[in-house]
Amino acid sequence: MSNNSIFIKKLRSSGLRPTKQRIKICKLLFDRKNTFHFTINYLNNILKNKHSEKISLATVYNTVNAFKKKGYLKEILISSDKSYYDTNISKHHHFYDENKRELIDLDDKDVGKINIKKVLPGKKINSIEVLVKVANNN
Amino acid sequence: MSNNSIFIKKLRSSGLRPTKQRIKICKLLFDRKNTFHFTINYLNNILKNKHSEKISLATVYNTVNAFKKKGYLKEILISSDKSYYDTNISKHHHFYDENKRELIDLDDKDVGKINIKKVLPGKKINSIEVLVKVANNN
DNA sequence: AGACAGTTTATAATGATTCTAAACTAGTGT
DNA sequence: ACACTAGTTTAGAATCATTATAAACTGTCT
Repeated sequence: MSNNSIFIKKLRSSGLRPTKQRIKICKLLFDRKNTFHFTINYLNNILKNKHSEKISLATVYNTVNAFKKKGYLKEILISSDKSYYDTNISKHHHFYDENKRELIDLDDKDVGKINIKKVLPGKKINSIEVLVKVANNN
Repeated sequence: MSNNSIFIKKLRSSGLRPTKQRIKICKLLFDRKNTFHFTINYLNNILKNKHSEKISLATVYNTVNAFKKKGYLKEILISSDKSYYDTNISKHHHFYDENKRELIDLDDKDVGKINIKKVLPGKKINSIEVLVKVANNN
């Protein structure tokens, strides 16, 4: 309750109306200590099980897409059958646990400096993303 | 014609019957100097326009999935609306040109050694993939 | 309060991929 | 050469995730 006003400000400041649905999703996504990795389907299930008024699936998609466009969420592509989103929008990398099929953040500083030696004429580098796939070692 | 036998051997050696369709797709994918990046849709269009007997879309999917499973192709995940495949199965990385929406190979040696400093107990690293997004610099 | 644009919603539409089951074919043995 | 069998291809149906639609609703501004 108390932090709704933070989310209302956040939404307003980016031109999104602070609707009930968006505030609820904000609280779910951003009102936590650790970063949150989720799929649309997972997010939708959580929302369904918190049986206050339900939010329609279309709105979940709309909201996640809006938040992504505004830079509040990052999409992480790992396997062709799942699309993950990440509430950590800072420059960082990922472990992907192939057994648990889950993402783990990897700090930028935990990855040594990456030096790309090939130059593409007329092109600038926008981002460098590292994905480390891990599995049980037995 | 002359190199069909290579592909026939390759297919047989991995337990795949060398059918007309698979040989044709092999030639298209692997009978070239440079590595080839493609989407299913793109591959299907090329096959359609080479107006010898057509290969059904289901077979294109089946074949690409079989080749992927056998390790002849690597799937590269970049944008949620496109799935790319790569005939270069050696350890390497990628540039993604956000303007042309196309992949460019980046040699393993063109990326400085990557040193992951975080260790996940009980997990071993299976792969490290680097994706460098680039765009026109004007 | 009234007006209006932005938002939500259920449902329909789309598009990519997989499934199905019948027809076909490569490989093997005779 | 012939026939058998398991693997493969095929068109079309089915499925799944996502987006579009358009009517109802709501936040904001005056």
